[in-house]
Order: sequence, then structure tokens, then C-alpha cells
Amino acid sequence: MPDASPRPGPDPADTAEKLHSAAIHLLRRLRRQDVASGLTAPRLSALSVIVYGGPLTLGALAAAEQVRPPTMTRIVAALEADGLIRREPSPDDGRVTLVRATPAGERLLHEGRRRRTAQLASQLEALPAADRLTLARAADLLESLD
Amino acid sequence: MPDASPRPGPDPADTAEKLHSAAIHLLRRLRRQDVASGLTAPRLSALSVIVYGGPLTLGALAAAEQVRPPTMTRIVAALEADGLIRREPSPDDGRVTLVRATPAGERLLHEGRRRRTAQLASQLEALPAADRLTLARAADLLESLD
DNA sequence: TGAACTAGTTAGCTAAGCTAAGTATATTCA
DNA sequence: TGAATATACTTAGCTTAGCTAACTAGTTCA
Repeated sequence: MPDASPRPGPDPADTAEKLHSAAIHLLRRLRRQDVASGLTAPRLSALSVIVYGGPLTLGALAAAEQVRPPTMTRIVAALEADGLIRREPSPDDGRVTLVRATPAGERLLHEGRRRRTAQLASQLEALPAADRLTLARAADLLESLD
Repeated sequence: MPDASPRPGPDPADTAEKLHSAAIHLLRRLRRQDVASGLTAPRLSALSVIVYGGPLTLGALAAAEQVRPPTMTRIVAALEADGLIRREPSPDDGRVTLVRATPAGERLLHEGRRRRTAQLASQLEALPAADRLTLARAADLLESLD
């Protein structure tokens, strides 16, 4: 008896499936831009956290990105090999590695990230302001879920 | 001079970056459920297109999923090995493979997809109806972009 | 000080994405 | 009509991202 639902608004299960599908397709579209930007999505996302989140530990970065430490070890190694971040030992705790963006990393983030999302941004430009607002609010809502 | 923008509403570039980040994090959260559902996100997504889109060619499926044919060949091979779809030669064109869901595939889609998104759905349940509506509309908007 | 815990890395696996090249079938047109 | 071209899909081989298990090194604390 779906119409006996005590809550108004769209069905959560339907919405969940639609969001799932939309996220998959959005990322696949954006991946096409990877070649141009020179960075993959996970690396760009991690670099963004590093640039805006100041120096932080690899573990904190892994938690922020919702991946396991070994996964982040490899992403960080790739960013370091590209000269975009530096690893430095923590003065407080010898087990800890602090990760910090280099000037090149900060520069590339701002340029590359914008280039990566440029196609999406231009599609958003064509939308009515109300739709853009809906999408902006949806992005905030999604990030606040977990 | 960003405040001289002739268009109202949020900045498209900012919104694009937020959507990008939100999509990455949403899919990483959902991936945790993969083990329970038994299907990965790309396979579930492809199976969904097959179930709802009737028998279709591998090429059409690849286009719908925005991947290259070799990628879809492998996804389809995995679904076939699991008994969820069948491949059959096209009667019209000997080069073409038609892909069709088996009853097991249809069953698993409905069960598995819901299980996969169950966590997200339960989080959505906790939201006000207005927020759920925002997310549902955002999903539709994103799918209609490309 | 020695046991237990924590941070990070290494090793080794699966899966998804790609391009390039190969095979088989269709189509075109000289 | 038959040779050239085009199309649909597969195979081969690569990169990247994710995971768990196991290891090393440093820290904590009883």
C-alpha cells in the first residue's frame, strides 16, 4: 500500500535509485575531461581536500575521502610524483605523514578543476536560475548526509 | 567582479564543482553496499538498462552507459556468467549481439538495486519532504543534461 | 621495559576504464 | 559481381582505483 505512506514527497527508494544512476552518469561524463585536465577524479578530489584543508595526515585524508589508507597511499604517491604535494614527517608523532600542497598543486587545482568541470558548468549556465539553485542545494544535501 | 554577473542564482562553476564532489562521495558511500547486493555499480546500472530497455545491442548499451564497447563487452560477459542476461545473435545482422535479461536478472535487479540503495533511501527518509523533492528534481535535471 | 595499540606501507587481488588491433559480417559502387 | 570500405563486436594489454591481509615502525602505558 504505497499510497498509505504517512510521509509526503517523493518515494525515498525511488529517489535513491535515481540519484545513484545520476551520479554514475555524471561522473562518466566528467571522466571524459580527465585527459584534458591531466588528473583523474580521485586525485583531483584528494588534492582539493589537501589545498583547502591545509596540511593533514594521510589517515585524515583517507577518512575525508571515504577510502582505506592503502588507497590513499597510492593516490598521494601519484600526486607527489607529479610535484603537486609534499609529504613531511609530523614533528609530534613519528608514525604520521603530513600531506601539504605545493604551489604547483595549488595552481593546478584551480586551473584543472575548473577545466574539468567546465563542460558541466556551461550546461548549468543554460539552465534557469531555479534549476541551478535546485542542483546547488542538492549537492549540499548529499554532502551533509553521511 | 563576480557580482556583476548578469545571471541570478548560484555560480555555475561553483555548482559544477560541488556536484562533482558530491557525486564522487555518494558513489563511494554506495560502493560499501556492493558486497551485500552482489553486483557492482556498473553492472547494476547496465542490468537496469537491459531490464527496462528490452533487448538491445551491445553498442546501444555502451552508448546508453557512456562507455566504450570493450568496457561493455566485459560487463555483459560478467552478467552473462552470473546468469542474469543472455546474448543472442540478431536475426537481421550477423555482426550484432542482442542482450536480454533473464528472469533471474529481472528478479535480482529489483531486489538488489533496492538493497544497494537502501542505506541512502533510509537517509532520505529522515529528510524533510522539501529536501527529498529537491534531490529528486536534481537527479532528473542531471540525467537530462547530456 | 615489554605488551598492546596506531599510522602508514607493501603485496596481491578484482574490477572498470581506455586504445589498438583483429575477426566477421554488411554495404557500396566501379 | 566482387573488391574495397565500413560497422559490430571481441581480444590483448595497459592504467587506475578500490579492497584485505600482513608487515614495519613508532607510541603508549601498565
